[in-house]
Amino acid sequence: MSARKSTTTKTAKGEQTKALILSTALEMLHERGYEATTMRAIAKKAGVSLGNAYHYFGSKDHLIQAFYHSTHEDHLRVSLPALQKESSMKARLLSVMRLKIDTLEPYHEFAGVLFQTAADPHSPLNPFAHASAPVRRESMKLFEQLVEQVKARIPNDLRAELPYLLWLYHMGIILFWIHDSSRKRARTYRLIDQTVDLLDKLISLASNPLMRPVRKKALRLVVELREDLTPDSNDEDEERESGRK
Amino acid sequence: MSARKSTTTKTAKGEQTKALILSTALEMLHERGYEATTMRAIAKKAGVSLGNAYHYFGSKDHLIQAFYHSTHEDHLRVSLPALQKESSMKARLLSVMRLKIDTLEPYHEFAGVLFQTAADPHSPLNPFAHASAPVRRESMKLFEQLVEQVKARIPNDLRAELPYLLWLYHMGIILFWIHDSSRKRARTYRLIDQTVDLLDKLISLASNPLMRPVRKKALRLVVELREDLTPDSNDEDEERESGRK
DNA sequence: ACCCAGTCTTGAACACGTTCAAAAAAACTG
DNA sequence: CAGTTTTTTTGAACGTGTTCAAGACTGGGT
Repeated sequence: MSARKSTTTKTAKGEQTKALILSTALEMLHERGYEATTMRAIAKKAGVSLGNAYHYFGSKDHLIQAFYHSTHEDHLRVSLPALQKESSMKARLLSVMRLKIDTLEPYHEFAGVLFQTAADPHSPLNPFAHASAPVRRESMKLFEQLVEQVKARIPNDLRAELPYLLWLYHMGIILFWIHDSSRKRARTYRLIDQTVDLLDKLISLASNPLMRPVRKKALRLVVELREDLTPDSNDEDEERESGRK
Repeated sequence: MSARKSTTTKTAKGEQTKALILSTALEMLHERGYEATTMRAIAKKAGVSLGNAYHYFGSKDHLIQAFYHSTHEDHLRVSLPALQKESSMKARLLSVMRLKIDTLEPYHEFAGVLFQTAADPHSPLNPFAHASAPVRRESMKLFEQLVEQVKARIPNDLRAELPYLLWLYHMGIILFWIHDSSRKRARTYRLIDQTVDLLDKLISLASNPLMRPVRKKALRLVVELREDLTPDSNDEDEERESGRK
């Protein structure tokens, strides 16, 4: 699988075709899973040629990225109302995390494949890559909102980095979830409950004035390492070659 | 890529062929990278047929797993002497981690692909899967040795889980390293230096009697979640279907 | 010496993701 | 409307990982 730029449509007709292909792909992904959703099958079901699908989506990965985005929007849709109801850090984080897993659950079966393509640093799909910056930023925005309206006293330096740290945490949970084969993903939910509790305690602890030196040091590291991962406002989503087949 | 059982050889001749294919593959992987190392190319260079390669290695992934194992052995070879020289937790961990990256460095270019296949829970290659239990256990053994001879007073409950936790930590560093495009992997080395320092402090902190309740709670969670990931002594390395392609 | 049951080896065949040159259709220009 | 450029669409072709039925070989038993 190599990555190609997906052409932007220039025509109403093109727009329509692109949307058709995308919705067909999403539906198929949902109903038949990753394996059965071949580019040929998508094209056939959508009634277009194979090459046409590649005209609008440079690779199968691009289609998957669209899928990502779609689940993120689902998550957002259910998370925002939930955030209205909760005010404490702990409750807010717990809600968001549980809802994330709820949202993802229907796709657990082939989620591994998602993460698989996402793990390759050369793939435009990987969550740290340039190309997925828009999705990532949107995703982080949720955690910004989560933190913003929390009134607990959290040192500013920590508060500034918290959204990023929580986003990272949430990626870790997803990674665990992918490997979780327990019934109804009970282990993942349990992990969330426990780690949210722990995180809450940890944040309190880190907010303690006594902890200031350690906190400063840790945060300095976080900031430094985050910097070139999130160039803050560079929006050019340049494409890269995918490393794998 | 789907997974097939790799046949165990029954004959001296078979053994020889298998070894030939493996060494050819390893050499090619090293010299030409992942992309260029196709099953056909390996077979051709080794002077065997394509089907023959598949007889001994059920899939390309199996060959890659062999590669993994080979780098682990390299790491071990340089780590053990280093451990002789150091006695403090911090110094030992620092050595092992830096040597790990040193060992992996020649393969950075296509390491993403490695992790990519490793991220799929269905792939026998993923580090948490049943099939890779032997390699994983060997890998953890290094961290057991690392912890064992440290004389600092660390509570027993923590000490028991430390090898596993450090192994997890080391996986995280590798994940970072894969995405690290800085010159000579400077960021990764810096991350190691800083996090090792932090971990050392954290372990001291966690060893404090005042922290006992939090520590107990955290460790209980770790133990619970680790349990079915590492069935402790189940050695049957049953194969699974690979999810991707 | 012969045969037989494994074992090893082969190469054609399959489906896949991807590429590309060229045809068809649409949009634009004078 | 005719001519031209741009966009969309097509389908054959390539190389890949993988499968499989069938042939070649090997070692033991008779």
